[in-house]
Amino acid sequence: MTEFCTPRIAAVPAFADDAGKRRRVVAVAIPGSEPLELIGPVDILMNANFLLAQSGRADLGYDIEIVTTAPGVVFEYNGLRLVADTPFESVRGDVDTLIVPPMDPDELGPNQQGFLSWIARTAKRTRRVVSICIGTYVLAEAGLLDGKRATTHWAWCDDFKKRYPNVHLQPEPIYVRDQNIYSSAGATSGLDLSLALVEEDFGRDVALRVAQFSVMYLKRPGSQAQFSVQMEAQLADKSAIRKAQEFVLEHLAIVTGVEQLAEEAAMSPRNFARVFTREVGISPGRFIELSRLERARQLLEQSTIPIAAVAKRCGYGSADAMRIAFDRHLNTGPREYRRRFSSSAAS
DNA sequence: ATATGGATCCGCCAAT
DNA sequence: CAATTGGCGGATCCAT
Repeated sequence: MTEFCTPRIAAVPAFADDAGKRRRVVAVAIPGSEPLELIGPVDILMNANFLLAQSGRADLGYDIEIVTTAPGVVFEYNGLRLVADTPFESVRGDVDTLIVPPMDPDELGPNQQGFLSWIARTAKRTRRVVSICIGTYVLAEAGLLDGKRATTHWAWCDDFKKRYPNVHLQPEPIYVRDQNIYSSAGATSGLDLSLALVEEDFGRDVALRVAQFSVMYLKRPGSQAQFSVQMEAQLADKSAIRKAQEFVLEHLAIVTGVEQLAEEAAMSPRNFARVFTREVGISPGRFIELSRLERARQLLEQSTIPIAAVAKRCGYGSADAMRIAFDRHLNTGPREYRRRFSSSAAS
């Protein structure tokens, strides 16, 4: 007996501010650009919609609008034709998420002035702006990135730095967030970034199900195994806080709590927690918890270390404590998690 | 599965 | 005076 099996979303966290609101997403289709850069991120959001609806939460999700810089054919190849016919000028009102796919930097001359100023204006009434690949050029040209951190496709990094010395370009991470501007390195990293948006909006559980449903693995190639994608995006600028974060990641097994970190940073616990939360976006206690969880997930996925040893190494008091933490965040236990996501699992 | 003790978080106020 | 820092207490979260 086969049946279409949809991952069930167990827990959608309650949101204090805008519970039940659907989020308005505007994505720009740019003729001549790589279609995956647009369709990929949009598809992730559509999958989130689908899974939320399946779980009886059709009141959540994304209302997605595709607009274009030039109505007409966006992409054409051997019989496949992609058409977008809504001009960007017709967008009215506030936007939750604005997605800017790649645009050839050489196109960003005077003839695109209208589009660029539209981006600049629209960004003001947009909660967050997302660029994919060299879409980051558009944001930079529109003046949104001055003094901010950002990333773009590796092949363009040198060129980008020359053109926009005011932007703190970070070539390493596959995506970067600075306040409400998110930029990604391109192609599949746009998918990772989109997944991170889903996580931010609807919680880890939903993001995990979307990843699972899209057959994406929440795992990056070995070269950057130290910090996970989510953690990487969360490292603070301020050196004292950043030190504390690195301390946590390096000494997971012996980190005790906020008090220890505050002492390490030579601040009072109260002030340390306050500054930490402001710089990082999450509280120190939560950061420690997420770091433990991330590391545990890595070890479960990529090693065959026994579960009890994983728990110890990640700083959990016991395997039982780890189990509860897994259940809380991922709605599954370590054993099941490893079975499902282990790279060595043959299924 | 639930109860309990401890840690954490956050608002508020005082001190710098 | 504005901004940063530290301390206190209650509500909440978490581990045992």
